Amino acid sequence: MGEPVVGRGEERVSIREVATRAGVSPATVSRVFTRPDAVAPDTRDRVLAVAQELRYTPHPVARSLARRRTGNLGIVVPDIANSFSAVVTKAVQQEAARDGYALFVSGSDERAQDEEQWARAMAPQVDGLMLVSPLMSDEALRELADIPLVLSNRLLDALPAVVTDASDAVGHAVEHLHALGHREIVYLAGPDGFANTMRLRGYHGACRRLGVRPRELGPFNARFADGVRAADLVLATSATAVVAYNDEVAVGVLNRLADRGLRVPDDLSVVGVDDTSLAEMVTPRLTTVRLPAAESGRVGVRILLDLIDRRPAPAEPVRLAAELIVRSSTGPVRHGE
Amino acid sequence: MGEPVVGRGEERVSIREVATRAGVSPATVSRVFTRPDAVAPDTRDRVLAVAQELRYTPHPVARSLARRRTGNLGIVVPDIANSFSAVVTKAVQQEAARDGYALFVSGSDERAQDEEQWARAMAPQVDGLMLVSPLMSDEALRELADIPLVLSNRLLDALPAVVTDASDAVGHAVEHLHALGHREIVYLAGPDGFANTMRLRGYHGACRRLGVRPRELGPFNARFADGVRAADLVLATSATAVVAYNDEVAVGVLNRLADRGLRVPDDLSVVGVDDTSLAEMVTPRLTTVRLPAAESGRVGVRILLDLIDRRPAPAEPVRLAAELIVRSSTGPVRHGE
DNA sequence: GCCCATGATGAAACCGGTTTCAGAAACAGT
DNA sequence: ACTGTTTCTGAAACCGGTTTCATCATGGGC
Repeated sequence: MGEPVVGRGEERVSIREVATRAGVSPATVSRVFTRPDAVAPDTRDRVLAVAQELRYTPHPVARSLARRRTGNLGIVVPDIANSFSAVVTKAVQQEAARDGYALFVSGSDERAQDEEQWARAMAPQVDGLMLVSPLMSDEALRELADIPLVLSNRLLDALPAVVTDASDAVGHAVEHLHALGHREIVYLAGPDGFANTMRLRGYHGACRRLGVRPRELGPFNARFADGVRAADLVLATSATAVVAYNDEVAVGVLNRLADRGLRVPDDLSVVGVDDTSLAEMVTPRLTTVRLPAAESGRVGVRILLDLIDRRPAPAEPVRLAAELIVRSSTGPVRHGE
Repeated sequence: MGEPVVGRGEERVSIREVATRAGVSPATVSRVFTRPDAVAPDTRDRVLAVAQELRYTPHPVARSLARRRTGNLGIVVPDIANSFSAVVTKAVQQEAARDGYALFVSGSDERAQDEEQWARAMAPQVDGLMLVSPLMSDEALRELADIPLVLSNRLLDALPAVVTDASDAVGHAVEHLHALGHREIVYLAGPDGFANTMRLRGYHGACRRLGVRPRELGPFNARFADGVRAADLVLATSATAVVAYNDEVAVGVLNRLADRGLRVPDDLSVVGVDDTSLAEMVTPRLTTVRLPAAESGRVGVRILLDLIDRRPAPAEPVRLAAELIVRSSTGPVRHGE
């Protein structure tokens, strides 16, 4: 008849209990914990002493109800385990923590249905919600904007948003490859959406400027396996360089090329997008477009906090610039290979 | 004078409003949403109709307060952006979702202080809490066990726990290397803790059985950069194979070896632990010990749910076995290289 | 020594639900 | 027709805080 290993809530001590024990009203105890200097020093000390002794701490749920403020934020990302999402989430959590906010996290696994459902479920339990690359309908988004809401990598009406704009940097990637002598540069498209559109825009823009004929493969699901598959498709063309939708695809390409005994960058130059930690870990280290993932998370939180405290939020979407990071997966074109 | 872009809570409709509109008492409305068949069909329909019309939905915070059940779980991991943590978190979120639970996530960033603080902050807001590789004091853990709590990769008293036991599989890795002719196999230690202890146990056990002299380097922080650094240390020994604390370190080793012009597995065999997605993406693909990360998350949640519903939880820690995955980073030893 | 502003406190309402308890109505049994 | 159940429903208390508003001292100004 051992003790139960996991107890459960040895009946919380309530504010009234502290109040009576300290010989004051609940209101006063409440004040001690909310606006301490609204109560006389000696009363405060007395209350604090009792609270300490009873290990009292205000119940956040009750507090949320009364204050109509939960002290929580929520984020829904496409895939929690995805490196990019994870970095955003981490940054959001940290930035939120600085202001004492806890964070709800959920992953949509790319299902608009689940995404919307989760967002709805979180909404009444958080003070602000961040949606990363949401795929739900415009209509659904508008309804959610009922509470402070910030979008990442999607634009809608004048909803507050933060976008990581890869277009310029992808353009730079193309220029970089062009400067290395590449004239056949293929783009491996990712799933339809804001991110792919921006990358594509940068790609096309640069191609036009440089007189390179744009060539697009895909769309792919943008996972490692897609890169592996894409590699062979690329090799079936006369391309000498490839810009992938993201790092994962790029690494898939790298992997398949290695298997086929081809060398990067000698036989093919490869560029990714994201600059996830992966990029520096593979061989050869990946030339890639760095997206300010963590920064976007931080900015998102700040917008949310502004909204919550009724401070003015940026009227325009915040655009965070990306940056081309040249590493070892791109090199001069080799003629007549 | 535009409309505010982000509205905020067009004053929620409350249960009393629905009640009066439907000509019933709040109690009845409540019942409609909690035990629908405790109310007469026609009353129910009427209430439901009004609710629909008013877009009423029970307020989760109020509900939490009244029911003393939040419908939330919490998890605190060492590092949200870490691949292993992320996989666990994802699995936990998905498994929790199946039972309608939302998930609080927070990262301790390896600071016992923050970890404890977060756990404490979450505790009153969740029905159950999972701590992954917690580093807080035993005392602190015991206090938290006030609510349903499950530990991952740490054992304490008889607290419910799920552990991914790599010891056997690390032993298998050593046997594997031994079979390939390796006689000098060095282990790159990670930070002190349950995980390192288990790996070390497997390593030492196998070394003893096989008559290999164990050799340990480290401890390292177990990040990529540590692997890079460790590589040179390994090369300064006469080792022909290395078992790294985890994949990240192993990949760091791989990377540095490539830079120094050495070939894996010809010049050095490398084994990791975790089998994160990374392992399959690097060149050569990494031989590694697969830890059932997702499974541990799922099991953790199930234990939590059992605890919450007062079903019996496993009296013993649940041990999840790891498995050696042989890929291309290990090969026969080359004599007289 | 009187008046008024100021500061500290408590009573009570409220946040938005759930749940106990009791009463009314409907139903069955004899 | 009368009694004993069973089914539905509402009143009221409760979950654990916050906040408004009124009250009562207190202290400063003149």
